[in-house]
Amino acid sequence: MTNQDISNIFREIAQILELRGDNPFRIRAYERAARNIDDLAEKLENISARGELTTIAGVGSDLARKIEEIISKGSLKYYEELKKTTPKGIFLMFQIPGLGPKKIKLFYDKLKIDSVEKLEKSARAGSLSKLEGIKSKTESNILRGIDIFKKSKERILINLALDIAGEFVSKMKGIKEIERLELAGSLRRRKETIKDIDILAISDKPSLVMDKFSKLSLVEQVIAKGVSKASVIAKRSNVQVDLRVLERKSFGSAWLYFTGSKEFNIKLRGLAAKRGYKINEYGVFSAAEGVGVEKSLAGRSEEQIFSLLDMAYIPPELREDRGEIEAALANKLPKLIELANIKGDLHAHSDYSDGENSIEEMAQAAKKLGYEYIGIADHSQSLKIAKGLSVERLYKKIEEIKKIDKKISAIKVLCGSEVDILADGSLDYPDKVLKELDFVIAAIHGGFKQSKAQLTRRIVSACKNKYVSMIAHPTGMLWGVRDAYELDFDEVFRAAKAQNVALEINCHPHRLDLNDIYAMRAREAGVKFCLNADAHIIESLDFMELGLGVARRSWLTKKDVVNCMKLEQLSEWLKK
DNA sequence: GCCGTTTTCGGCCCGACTGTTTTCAGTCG
Repeated sequence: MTNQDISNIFREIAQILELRGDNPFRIRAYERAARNIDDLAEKLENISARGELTTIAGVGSDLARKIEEIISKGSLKYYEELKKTTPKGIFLMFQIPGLGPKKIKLFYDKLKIDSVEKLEKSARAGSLSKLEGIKSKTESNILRGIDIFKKSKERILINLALDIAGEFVSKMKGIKEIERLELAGSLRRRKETIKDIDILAISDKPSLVMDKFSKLSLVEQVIAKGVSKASVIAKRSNVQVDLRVLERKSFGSAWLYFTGSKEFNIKLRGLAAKRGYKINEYGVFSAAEGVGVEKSLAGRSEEQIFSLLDMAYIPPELREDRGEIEAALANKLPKLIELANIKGDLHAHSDYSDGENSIEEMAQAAKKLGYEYIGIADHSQSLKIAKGLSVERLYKKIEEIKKIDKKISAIKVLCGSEVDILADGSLDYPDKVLKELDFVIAAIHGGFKQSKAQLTRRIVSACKNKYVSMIAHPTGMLWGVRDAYELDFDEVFRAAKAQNVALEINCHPHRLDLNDIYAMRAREAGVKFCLNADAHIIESLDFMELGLGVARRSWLTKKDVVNCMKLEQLSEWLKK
């Protein structure tokens, strides 16, 4: 039973309870617990073994008992009973936009519809509109929703979302009625994957802006369009784009609200309520005043609202209700790492192995980014598919880098290698070869199917090699290709800290590994990090910014990250 | 079902848009 298996059970329970019209707060409790379980870096089994399940936010004595039952018996009686009342196909119907529990229940009760396919058939046949409260408009909306459901592939990667958002923003810059334009939502919080793109605009002519937005050439389909809010589906990737138009005086409160996360908003609003304030997207109001006489106390900027609530400004990347609100109240937020703190990149490939550009081209590109150093780390000999370097070619590369380093001023070119950790835990080059390199990155590129204990042992033994400076993409997760392999993270973090080995935050959008969940935990364990773009082509050096988002979401400061050190200190650190 | 500077019961964020209505329910974020 993985954590996801358990959170999915809670999600399905929530959906069944919705169908039954159960207490909405009870439903939300299941959803909240499911979400928080997804955010855990540790297996529920381990937390359960220590008897600490109720320390998880949203898990009380009842849900703790249910988790224990799932772990010990492999199933949950309460869930099995509930499931009997609900056909399997119903759960997929929840994913159709515009369709919720009430209509699903109506269609099931009256027409025995228990799958997306049956729903589509009935809508086409016009049999839904024979029901009370349903007319042909709803019927065509359901067909449209099914269409979107079929086309949408869940979440998209952040770099694609940023790209699409950039296209919208640049087109919208041409709308002269817009005074200011900002991104909000999970994109602004820099989540690794994005479900929809939220854009905020200031304008005194909202309807006009709405018209122009919904008619952009980038738009495939308009889902909803009102005076202040519109939702469209973009042609690219069928991703949903929401626009809100606001007055200047409400911009801060709206930006705060639409940036989220949902959990953060709920917590913040609850906190405000206790202090006699009511927060909505239009401002902060005194809760005591009656309707119609409310006067906004803050709302122009986010800073103004945080300050009214006596808390430090919380950077968007932290807004996940993971303790940032409490830290902001105590004025104990970390000073998060910034792009300007990054002094170099230590994981770039060249055409010696599977990169597209020469060492010199990579170095020149890094220099343009203002880096003090660039580490060229090509693959090692075993990784034949990526043209891994034989010992001879590696020696040749070391000599070439020395020449290039002399030739190019204002940037230090370091020679490293991304060395495979072989199936038995040994490294792909002998120590006498590793010794010749400026730095060594150890990485697992095969043998993913080994047991958790074996994989952990491989990484731990790599950490113990005195030439290894860091572990690349520690969990091996590759978007759409493979899940993270199982590791005993406590043991890995202990070894990394003890041997002074940094864990990489690989900034490639398909990896973003470690992710924020694990990096937060590693940081608590005292581990150091290195942010690397893993660029195989000069343009990809820019991926650094994506990993920076992960680092900020993980509460990292520049002190936690080795490539924030200046060259001199870094060289010292690499010598270990 | 959770949770505690309105505490162990009684709250739980809050508003926009749509469709089917003529004041509101459902859905979404």
